[in-house]
Amino acid sequence: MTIMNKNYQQVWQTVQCIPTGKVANYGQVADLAGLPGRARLVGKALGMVPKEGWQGKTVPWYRVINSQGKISFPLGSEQHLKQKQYLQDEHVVVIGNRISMPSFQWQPDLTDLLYKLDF
DNA sequence: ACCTTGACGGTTC
DNA sequence: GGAACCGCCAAGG
Repeated sequence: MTIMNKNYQQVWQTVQCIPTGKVANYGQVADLAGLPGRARLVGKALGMVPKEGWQGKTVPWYRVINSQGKISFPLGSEQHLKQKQYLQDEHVVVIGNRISMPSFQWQPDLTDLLYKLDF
């Protein structure tokens, strides 16, 4: 990996904090990563996650969905199916293309975050 | 340097 | 619900 944007690293690190069985939306990740209003950037960053992971840890990109509680990849696409399966493997209930946000959205503990994120 | 393209989101009809 | 619009900004052409 050559020169990687700091914003991306912050996004990856934030995504690594999403616990198993929970999901977050793009805007939420952007806010937590200190990039308010830049949800699209989160999408970009996730598309560039190093396959090996980041700083020795994997980046659970599949735990990020859109604000409507849906997987953002086109229905029926390879990536959509893969993301859905990963989520279901973690017992996140996906009905059709919908995930119940009240039930599965990550509610981060702020003090815990402060401890984990170094920015 | 300009234009287009996104794994987006909120506002408004 | 859903669709149209606009704001957002890094990459790649």
